[in-house]
Amino acid sequence: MAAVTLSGVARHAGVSLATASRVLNGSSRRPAEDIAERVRAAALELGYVPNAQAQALARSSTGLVGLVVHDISDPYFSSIARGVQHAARNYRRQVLLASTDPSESAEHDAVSAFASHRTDAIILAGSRRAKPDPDLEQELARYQQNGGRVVTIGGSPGSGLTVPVGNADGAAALVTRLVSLGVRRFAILAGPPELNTARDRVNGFTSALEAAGLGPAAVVVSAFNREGGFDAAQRCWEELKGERGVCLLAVNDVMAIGAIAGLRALGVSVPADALVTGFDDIPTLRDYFPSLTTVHLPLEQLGEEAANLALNPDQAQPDPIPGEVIIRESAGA
Amino acid sequence: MAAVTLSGVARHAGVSLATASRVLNGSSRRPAEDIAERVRAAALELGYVPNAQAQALARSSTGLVGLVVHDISDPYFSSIARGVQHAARNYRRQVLLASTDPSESAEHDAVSAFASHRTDAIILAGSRRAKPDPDLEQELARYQQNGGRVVTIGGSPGSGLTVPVGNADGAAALVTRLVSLGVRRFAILAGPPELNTARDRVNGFTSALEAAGLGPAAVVVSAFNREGGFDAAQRCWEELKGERGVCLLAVNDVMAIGAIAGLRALGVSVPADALVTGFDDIPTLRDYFPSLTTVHLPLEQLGEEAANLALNPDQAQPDPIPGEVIIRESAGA
DNA sequence: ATGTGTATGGAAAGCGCTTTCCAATATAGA
DNA sequence: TCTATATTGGAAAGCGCTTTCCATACACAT
Repeated sequence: MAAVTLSGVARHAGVSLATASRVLNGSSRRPAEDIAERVRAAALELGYVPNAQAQALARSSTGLVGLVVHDISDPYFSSIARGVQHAARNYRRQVLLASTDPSESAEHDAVSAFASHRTDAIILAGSRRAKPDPDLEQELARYQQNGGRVVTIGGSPGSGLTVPVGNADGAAALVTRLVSLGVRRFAILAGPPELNTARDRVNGFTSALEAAGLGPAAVVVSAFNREGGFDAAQRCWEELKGERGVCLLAVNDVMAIGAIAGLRALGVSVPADALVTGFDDIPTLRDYFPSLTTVHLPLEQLGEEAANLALNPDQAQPDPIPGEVIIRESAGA
Repeated sequence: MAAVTLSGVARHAGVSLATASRVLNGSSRRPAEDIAERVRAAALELGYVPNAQAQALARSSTGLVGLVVHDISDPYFSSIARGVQHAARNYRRQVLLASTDPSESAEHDAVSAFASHRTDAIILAGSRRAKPDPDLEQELARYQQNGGRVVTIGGSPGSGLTVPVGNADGAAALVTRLVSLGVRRFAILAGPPELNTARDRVNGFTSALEAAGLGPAAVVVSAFNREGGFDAAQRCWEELKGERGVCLLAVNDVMAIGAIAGLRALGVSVPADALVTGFDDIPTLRDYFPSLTTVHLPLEQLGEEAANLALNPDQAQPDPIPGEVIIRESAGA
């Protein structure tokens, strides 16, 4: 990676290194216009590309923001990533991406790497856990102590910088709405209870059910992805012994899709024999059939808000982002 | 970002900077075990995190790989990104992500930023164009001259490092297969002709149609996304004046989904009144109804191969990755 | 005891930039 | 005309690390 350096440009323009730096890389001091012009011409002619590493070292700020997701191919995360990316561009920051799978050690590795690369901030999208890995916590604490900003998505408003998401409220609102539409029997397809997002949604479901004087007909725990939903729905159906008209509340859209597929594989059709709901309102699934009853979350906006929070110290922590219940064919419509 | 430095560790361990470096950050020389142990203990105690920027500067290699996609929330790209990310982890590299929208200037900005950050390689996923922006080309040329590696996905085998994709062959095979299943009338929902991927697929369609002695009933050009498909299908239907049984060949799955939605909005149902096919076989759409006839591409593998090519100089350029025709309900089944 | 060869730790140069400090020059005020 | 004050360009220090080169120590053969 031998390239044209600033001192090369300076020499070619017949000025000092300091002057060249001031002209090309934004400083409070502006050299005289004729000199500046000469430097710019030299830079252009030689094809100078500033070395961000060297700048980072000298300025002690890298212009990097790290984003940790479980699975970038999951549309939930990729939508958030899009928002982060979009906002980062406004701040002229680059996004360092880590797709960790839900493994805590990979998450830890990602955070270490980001710390090592001295990213100005780290955004953790949905990775927070009920009982976090102490190593990870320590790493994050050290990172913050050194001036790094850590932003989570969907944390509780008390726990550090976070973009709070109305997971519990949205889940509760969904159940309430379905009850008002006449649905009486519910089962919950829960994700891993240690994932805050999954747990908050389940809590929302159960509290609204209680409020309505109903209990869940079944609660099935499974993985937070399509296969998890597939599997959970089949186990649930078995547990329900073929009872008709039950509404399966999945904790996210991808699981709901899996659930519908799982039921279909059993010859059970939605919404005729069973109802299914999701959560997130993922854009790619908008045209799914039967159209999915779900709770809409502005995922891209979540990412943008997280990036704002991460990159702008003056940004106030936003109010919880509410989910919006959307009734479609898969349940209640 | 003031943090513990290597010299701090060295001082604390009572050794020189050189020794500490040799112990902690992999060198050909291994200091004596007792000394090494002392250094490691000091590093652990102080919570030393190596500064990747400084290392990059000294080693002139950053351990970064840049990935340029049009839209990270598009499942095509996010699947590729997952593969890249996965392979990068094996090489202990970090992924710098740019989601550019199909704007050439944003692409150019991304490449500049990557060049500035001295990424060891840049992977361009599907962004190559028929008539590339000369600025971009120049930027890439300079980047390569400085030792950077550039890998494209879906380029022709001749054009630099690329993971060739059998776009034309796959498209042709799809048509041939449909013809053999009795389909006789085809229309093409083409993407922007300047995008190589879109154009290659269209070429594959038309050449197979010609070989079968058929011409397309219509060719409609539109955007490479869901809205483009929606729009194109409606225009196409109009052009076809409601002719039944025509197969609409979309250049990717997302457009196909949009097309089906567009037809449905017109009261046209698939596959009863019209057939629709896609391309890519995006995992999230696996459970779509009607299930999508498409050409399967191992997207994640594409990303992995690209990363291998980018990060391993000994890696030979792979043979073109073939697409596999998959007939499902939306056409021909 | 002497010479040769081989480990091993440390000093210091340098990677490419920013920024402080200094000296020189230009500008204004009296 | 002379001093006080901005303004401007340049020298040099330093950001945190790697790596070359050197000096020392030690093993062994003679």
